[in-house]
Amino acid sequence: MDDVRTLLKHHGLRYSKPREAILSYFAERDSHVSAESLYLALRQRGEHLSLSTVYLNLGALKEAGLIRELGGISGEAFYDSNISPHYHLVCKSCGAVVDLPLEVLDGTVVTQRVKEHAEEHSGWRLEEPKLTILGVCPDCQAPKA
Amino acid sequence: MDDVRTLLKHHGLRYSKPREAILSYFAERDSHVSAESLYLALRQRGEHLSLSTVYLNLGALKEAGLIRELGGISGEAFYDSNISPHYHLVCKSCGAVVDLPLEVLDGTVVTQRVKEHAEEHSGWRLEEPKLTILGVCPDCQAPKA
DNA sequence: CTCCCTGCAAATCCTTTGCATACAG
DNA sequence: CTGTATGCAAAGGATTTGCAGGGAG
Repeated sequence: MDDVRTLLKHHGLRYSKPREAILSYFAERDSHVSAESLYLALRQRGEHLSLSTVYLNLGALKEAGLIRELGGISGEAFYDSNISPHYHLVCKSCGAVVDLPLEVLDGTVVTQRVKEHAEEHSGWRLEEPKLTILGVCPDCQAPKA
Repeated sequence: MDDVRTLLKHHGLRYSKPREAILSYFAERDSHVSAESLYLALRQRGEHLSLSTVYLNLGALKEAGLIRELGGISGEAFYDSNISPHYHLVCKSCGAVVDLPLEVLDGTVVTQRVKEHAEEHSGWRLEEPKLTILGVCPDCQAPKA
């Protein structure tokens, strides 16, 4: 349990109970959560924290590079503890979010190449590209049974 | 000026003054606008319309395929009249949005390939991928003069 | 002891909605 | 005429902020 304290310290963050709760949530389920759903999940575990604390900490953990924000899904932001580059598919119907392994493209991280080319040619300094593709998941495609 | 009427009709939309104003705005400047900035720009031209009408019509024009929405920039949505596939760079500092020509990647529309691979392997049905990379534009990188 | 974090509630930002009126087809 | 678009204002959802108290270092 001291892991959390050192992890936080290494990233310039203080320890707090909400932070531990959030980090252990991510450690267990390597999932894509919204602030609201994370808040509800932690409350159900008996944790005492407020929604604003969840927002604050998701922001802090993101700044620290411990988690990543998935942009522009549908109003609400999702967070992912998987830091390594990968893409996401989001179902417009049920909201499901799944990872899209990089392997689908012959092991080439194409967005990385786009970024590098863009930096060379444009003079911009860029972050890691995020690729999220909207669509309909297999379940939602099926006619209602 | 009858262009607008026919254009709208061909896309199953009625004519209205706000619609004409919005379309001609896009026709002149091939730019990336938010609902708010479009609203202000049109008011300054003397157009009488409301912000909700702008939202409604941006939605309608998007549905009709006349404009495209750029997802996940920073809370507010941007719209682009350039329908052809291309990427965007967004400056975190000043909010500038610029096009990233596809040429930077040897003419290969990589996100398209990602989409196709994903559809084959995952069973999802996907929309066109949108790639927006956050960063800092050359102007904002310069030390204040 | 100092500063950062928390909780709560109020505030803010962007977008959508309800409803009566006006206009296109 | 019929139906859809408009304007206004009010509602809505997601996130941020202000402030006083509490805990970390």
